[in-house]
Amino acid sequence: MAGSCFADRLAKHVPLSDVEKKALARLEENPRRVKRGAMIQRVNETVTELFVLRHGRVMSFVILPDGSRQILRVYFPGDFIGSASTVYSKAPESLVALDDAVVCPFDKHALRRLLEEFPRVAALLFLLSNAERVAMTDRLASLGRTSAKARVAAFLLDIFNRVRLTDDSITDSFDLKLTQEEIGDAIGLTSVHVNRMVRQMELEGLISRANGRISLLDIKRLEEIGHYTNRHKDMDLDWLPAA
Amino acid sequence: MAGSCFADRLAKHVPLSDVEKKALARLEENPRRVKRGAMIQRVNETVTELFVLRHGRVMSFVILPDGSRQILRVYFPGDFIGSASTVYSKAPESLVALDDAVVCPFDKHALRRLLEEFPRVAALLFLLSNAERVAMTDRLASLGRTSAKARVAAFLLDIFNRVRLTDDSITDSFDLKLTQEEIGDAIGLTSVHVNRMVRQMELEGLISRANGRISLLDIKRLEEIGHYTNRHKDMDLDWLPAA
DNA sequence: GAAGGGCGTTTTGCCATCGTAACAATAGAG
DNA sequence: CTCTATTGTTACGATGGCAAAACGCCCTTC
Repeated sequence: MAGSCFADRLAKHVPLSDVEKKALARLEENPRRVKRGAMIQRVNETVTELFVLRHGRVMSFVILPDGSRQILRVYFPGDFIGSASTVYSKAPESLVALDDAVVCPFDKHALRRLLEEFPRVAALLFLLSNAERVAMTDRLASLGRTSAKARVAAFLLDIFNRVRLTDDSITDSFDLKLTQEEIGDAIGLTSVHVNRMVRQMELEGLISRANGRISLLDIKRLEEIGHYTNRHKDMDLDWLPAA
Repeated sequence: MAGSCFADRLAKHVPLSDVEKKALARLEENPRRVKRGAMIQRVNETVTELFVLRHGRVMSFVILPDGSRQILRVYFPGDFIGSASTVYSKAPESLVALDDAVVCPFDKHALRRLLEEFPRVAALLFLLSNAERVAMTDRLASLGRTSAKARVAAFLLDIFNRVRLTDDSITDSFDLKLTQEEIGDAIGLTSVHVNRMVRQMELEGLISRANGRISLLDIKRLEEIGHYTNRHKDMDLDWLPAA
């Protein structure tokens, strides 16, 4: 059996037993390729599946009645996607691949049985769900209470730090894989204004761009501007009992 | 033993066995009174406790470096508060009582042991955490992509529906227990602009106010204006196995 | 019952931020 | 080497922020 991307990712935070790793690997038994731009899930569609993202990137979003789009979250390999389907049978959000990606779908009842069999895995998923919630509140504060420039800075830092969690080879420059319009839809701005901010930050020497990749030149100042603190460093998974 | 507020609330959604009810009641063994305005938790404080809210209301918020406040969530009796402490040892947000309230604190390790003993409870909490996450994404879309008036409408509807979940006697008018400044801090507006919107909505016959209470006169139109859909109706907890 | 204080609400004028529309420039894909 | 997607640019206007003050209301105190 191929290793579990999900377990590998978790193992960076918390020790897992072989039995648990094997259990988690079950969730990735049926990988499915999706092309860049393809929809993985549509809002309001009846859903009984969740996903583990194995390769590539995926984003979730909603479209409001007036046609405007809010991008909710960008997902990276090892992320657990679509857990809303444990609560709502109709998808509250859409999922689209930003990349040629590989997702591993599994039935939500398979997940339930897994949780029953491995209480520690249940606790782990509960914990990850709480971490996602905190990430959402950070973005809420950013949208509700900071300027356009601060939001762009915080967003870039967020993606940067999450890219690095899944790709150790990244040091300075990285590929955002989002257009400026998509950035705007994520942080509540128009593409025009995102462009203004990005160019301004480039002039100020905060970032630089070359052939689609972006470099954060002054992370400390970007963190100040964006009122951003990297929570990944503060994660403390002692709560889980030893493996 | 006194009944469990948490279990009572959950029982509205999903059948619970007596054993499970008793287990959940354990989390409410040590009720603590807090006065209106008192802090229950401060941001960055080391925390090892979670809470079940038994009476009154509590809100969570953060203060940004420039002094502005973002209110993250208003909690109602039966709500499970502070689950971030399963992931982060330092509180990512502050908690304050909006009311004279009663919270039941319990150690996060007590929760872990409970989850190990009762996998179905673990699944239930996982599920509730996912529901919270969806609620946050709804607010994210509201802040990122809708006008001031829409945000006020959506916020009022959200509080209204959640009040009714915990208080069956509420039909038309309810007590918001928030100042206009607090509403503004919740939805990313100033108190001045909240006031403009509230008065406008009153003139239009959408809402009415009398001695601190508020009535939603035209819920259908408010839902349209706020792009709001009540997700509580759509919850589908079949995912949990039978009790 | 009058006086004072504190809190929340209401109101105003002015102005910054950000959105809209429309178009030009550039770059990537086939 | 064209075609399309993305980025860059501008002028103008709307939305919502800011500062400051007045108002109303409840509560206390005399």
